[in-house]
Amino acid sequence: MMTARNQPPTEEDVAELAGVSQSAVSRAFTPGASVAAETRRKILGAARRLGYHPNLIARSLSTKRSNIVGLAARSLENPFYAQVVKELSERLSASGRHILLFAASSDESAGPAVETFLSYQIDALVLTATSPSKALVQQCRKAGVPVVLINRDTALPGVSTVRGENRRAGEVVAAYLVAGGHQRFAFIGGPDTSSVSRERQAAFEAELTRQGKGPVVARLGNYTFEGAAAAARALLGQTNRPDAIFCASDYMAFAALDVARREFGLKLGADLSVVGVDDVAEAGHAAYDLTTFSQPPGGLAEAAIAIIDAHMAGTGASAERREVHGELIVRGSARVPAKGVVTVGGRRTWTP
Amino acid sequence: MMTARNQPPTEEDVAELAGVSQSAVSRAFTPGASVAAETRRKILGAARRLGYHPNLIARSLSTKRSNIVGLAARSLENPFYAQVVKELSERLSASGRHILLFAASSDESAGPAVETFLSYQIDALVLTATSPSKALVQQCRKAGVPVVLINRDTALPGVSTVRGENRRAGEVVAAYLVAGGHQRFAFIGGPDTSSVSRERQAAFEAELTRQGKGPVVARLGNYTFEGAAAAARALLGQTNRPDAIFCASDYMAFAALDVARREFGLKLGADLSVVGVDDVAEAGHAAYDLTTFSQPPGGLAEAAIAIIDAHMAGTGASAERREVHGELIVRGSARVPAKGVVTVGGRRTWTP
DNA sequence: CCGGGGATTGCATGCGCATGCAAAAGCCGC
DNA sequence: GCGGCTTTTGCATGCGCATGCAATCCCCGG
Repeated sequence: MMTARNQPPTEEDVAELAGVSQSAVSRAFTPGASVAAETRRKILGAARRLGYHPNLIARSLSTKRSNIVGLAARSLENPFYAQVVKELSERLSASGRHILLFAASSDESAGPAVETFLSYQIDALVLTATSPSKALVQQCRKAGVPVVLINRDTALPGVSTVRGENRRAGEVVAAYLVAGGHQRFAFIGGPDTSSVSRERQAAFEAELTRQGKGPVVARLGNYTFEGAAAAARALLGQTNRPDAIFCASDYMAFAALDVARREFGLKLGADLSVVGVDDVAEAGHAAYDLTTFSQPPGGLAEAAIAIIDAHMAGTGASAERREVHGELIVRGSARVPAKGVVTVGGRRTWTP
Repeated sequence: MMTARNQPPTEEDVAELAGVSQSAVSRAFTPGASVAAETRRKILGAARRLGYHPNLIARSLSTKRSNIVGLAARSLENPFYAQVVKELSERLSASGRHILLFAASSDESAGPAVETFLSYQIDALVLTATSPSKALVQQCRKAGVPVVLINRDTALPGVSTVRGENRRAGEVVAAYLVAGGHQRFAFIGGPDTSSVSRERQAAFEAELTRQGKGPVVARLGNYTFEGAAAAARALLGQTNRPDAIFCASDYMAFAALDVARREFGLKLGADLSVVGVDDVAEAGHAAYDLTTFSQPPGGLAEAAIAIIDAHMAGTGASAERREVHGELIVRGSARVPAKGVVTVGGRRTWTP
């Protein structure tokens, strides 16, 4: 009645079939171990015949290394982070590692739920769009698990970060908008707990001030679509509305574009300019055609993995801070300055 | 010099501090085990003081159940699947399970890379937008691991599937477009390996035929943005272009909208109607305002988990096929029929 | 043909936890 | 206050694999 389900074969089974010891089998599957070529061949043959695959759980228990990276991913509905997850996954699986995923809901800080990750003996912990709790960081330190934040910052010690060029983003966008002849500036940011957003805003305002422009009217969009839409609604509804809005993410910029066009009938690039940050795929689609400061997800993923690898190799400081290069991608959502635009391989970019 | 990193505490450590045996500690952490309330209190206290957390790897080795669900997710760049992943993650972590993620690249069938999943003793395997290889399915069967496909179908035995109402989607959309007075119909589908796409197409054509309409010009968009854009370009470029396009996914519909508006200057809902399937969040955004047949990601996730749970409980057949209810969401990308539109709680829907 | 040294191999043990079984402890009614 | 029972506890063992150490084996030069 029951489906006869034999347990999967173990090294012992393989050993018996191959006429060797269990440890020999183990060595045959351990790169660099001492096994005669002939023996190994026999063992692999037996393994194939039995359909044997090493039990990674058991291996992890022995080696205390799981080849698993914990990933606490918030904001998966934002295509930028979906892309980051994808890039991380592809790169990690290329080096034989896997991702234990926790798609955090909208809570601000990754708390208890993520702590169970540590119970899985993860080799590293990556957080996107979230900050870890202090307790979590301490536990990771104690367990020797490196923590890497992507696109967030923290004052907690021992935590590495990977970010885009936030300061430069703010400066370049400011310069771009000034060069485009704008006069009234606004900013739609993340929550004020996001230092990344604050950094972009500060640099944006500083550059405007330096050029004798300003002030900047700022609103919080909390990195959500609805939040940004509400912010845009408020900004555009006021008398003497802004003619340029810098959004701390493409995702929020999309919301702003929607509101500007549908609710206010504005023509982008003429009546109003909107600039984002990230350069997600959608930014290049005709529906948005968004001018934005890029922040390549592949680069972020690569940097995060580099930090992890350095840590595991024993090299590297306890915490690193990396920045990934970006640039201003010129499209149609913001008025284009008379000069400075360069086209290279189909990409239009701009530098001050 | 080296950071003094003590190994994390084990049950043995806790046992010593609490003055009990290791097995008592184990029981204290096992729901339903036989432990005196007083003893348990002592143990939990000691555990807290040591910062003890059960080692789930070791537990898995013993119990042969890892509480890990393998997830091979393709098309993460499509917001629909990003959402499915998120929904799965939230529901699974609510029941103390986690996701081992593999973000497949663009390969059609989930092959060897996913096989290493089995080495982690996963309790179940979920695939989105991919079909498993025959070998993979066989291995899963042997290991007693249930396989669930989301939004795909397969002829392989022992594989469960969760899908939207594909047939009804095709029929309702056809009826809707006919009711809207359209004359020349087109379809942009996934790859022909996708039976889901074929099902939608078949039902779409059947209903049109039934109503004396047709034929349908079909093109493959392969579920990619670029592919769908090319398909739309070809369809709209021909003489006597279609006045209604049914796309097998919202993501492809977005591409079609982009092309129609930017390259052909068409006005959606007037010159041309486009209808998608999925009802992703972006479909409701002003930039697209897409009429679409819904396929709720939360419902898909829930159904998938229900199948897994049934399997693990020993109940349920070896393979189930579930369908998740959807409906036609009326928005602006397609001409609206004179009658049949109902507004409930801000949602406009239509039924024949 | 013998000894030495490096390459292989097997043995024994441990990783941290779960669990069947037996011993110990607490409980009841009479 | 005692026998019989139910709980509670500890003991011993196993999950599948890695690895230090010792035993073998093989290959050469002398």
